[in-house]
Amino acid sequence: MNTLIVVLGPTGVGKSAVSIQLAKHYQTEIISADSRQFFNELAIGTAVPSADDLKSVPHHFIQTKSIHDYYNVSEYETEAIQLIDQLFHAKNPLILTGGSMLYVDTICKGIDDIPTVDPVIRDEVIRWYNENGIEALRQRLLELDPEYYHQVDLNNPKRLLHAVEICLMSGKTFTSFRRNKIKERPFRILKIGINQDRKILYERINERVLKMMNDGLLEEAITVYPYRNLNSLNTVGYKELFTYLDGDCSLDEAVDLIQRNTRKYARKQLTWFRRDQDIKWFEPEQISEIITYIDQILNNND
RNA sequence: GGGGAGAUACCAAAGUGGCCAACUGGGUCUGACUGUAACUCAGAUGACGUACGUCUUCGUAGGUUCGAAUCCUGCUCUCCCCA
Repeated sequence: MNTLIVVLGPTGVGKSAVSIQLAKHYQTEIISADSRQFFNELAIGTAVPSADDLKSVPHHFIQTKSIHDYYNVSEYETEAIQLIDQLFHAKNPLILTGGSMLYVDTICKGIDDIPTVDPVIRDEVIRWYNENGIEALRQRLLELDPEYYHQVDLNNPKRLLHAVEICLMSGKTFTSFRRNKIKERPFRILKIGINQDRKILYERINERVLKMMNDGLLEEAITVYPYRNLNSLNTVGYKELFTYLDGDCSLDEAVDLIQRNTRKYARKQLTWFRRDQDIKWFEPEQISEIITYIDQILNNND
């Protein structure tokens, strides 16, 4: 049976290093599930693997998009599943690595088929919301999709906006698209979680941010600064530097903020992964243990 | 040496007799999250308890008062100005 080894964990823990070692060991390829490493213009700040690493092991979905492209989880699901099926003809197991929780889940469980929102409708709804406020948005959702109204977090404008957009666009309720059905994949999924002591993780994160600065993160941020309003640039490491470039804080403060926000992100990732009982957790150095564990499962049945 | 200001919870910072276990922000912790998700949103944060609650806090030692973070006195420390 074909097996997809999913390597996940908080940012900065060393997932890439583990994945690359695993890929070399199993002579296979890596599929990225990182919603920011897609973007060609964001290499330093998203900790894309080094040129050597990229050369030594084939990677997919790394720097394949532009920050100007519209891209979402659903498109990713389609493309990645297609690629995985194709790669399985020649390689097995395959490795999926990434910290973007929703993207990882999408590969493992699938995501409902919801129409892509027409940008015109999106702009309209956002403008309407900016003019009328959140309470009006809630009321609008209540009219359009009372069922979802009672489920959503009514304080969360993003969720409200999206539901309203879908309703307006499709003429159906948002709920009607929410099947919430787990898609069965034609391959086995083996989740390997990488984590370590919180204190050490934080230290690693702090150091990694300083290293990014040394590697030219500021210069990278400057090149994309003109497009700062793009969603793809609402990204830790860039938005803080934009504040600095605006003259609203010092460089030191910006770096400090990047470190903090990266730690926050790591925490959110852990929160998300915590509820997934299928994950088998390891420390980043336990490569041999991980391989033993994987082999055990690979050899166990078919 | 003289004069002035101040010491509040992890940090910053309100509070200036009872409504104060103490506003608020940050940090930290926890959680939600099916469509640009490194997004967006929520809760907790002195201790013990699910909870009504009980106990210990506002530099420190005393005092005034029915009652003090808030008033008085001594002490310690910090900062500023003049020498």
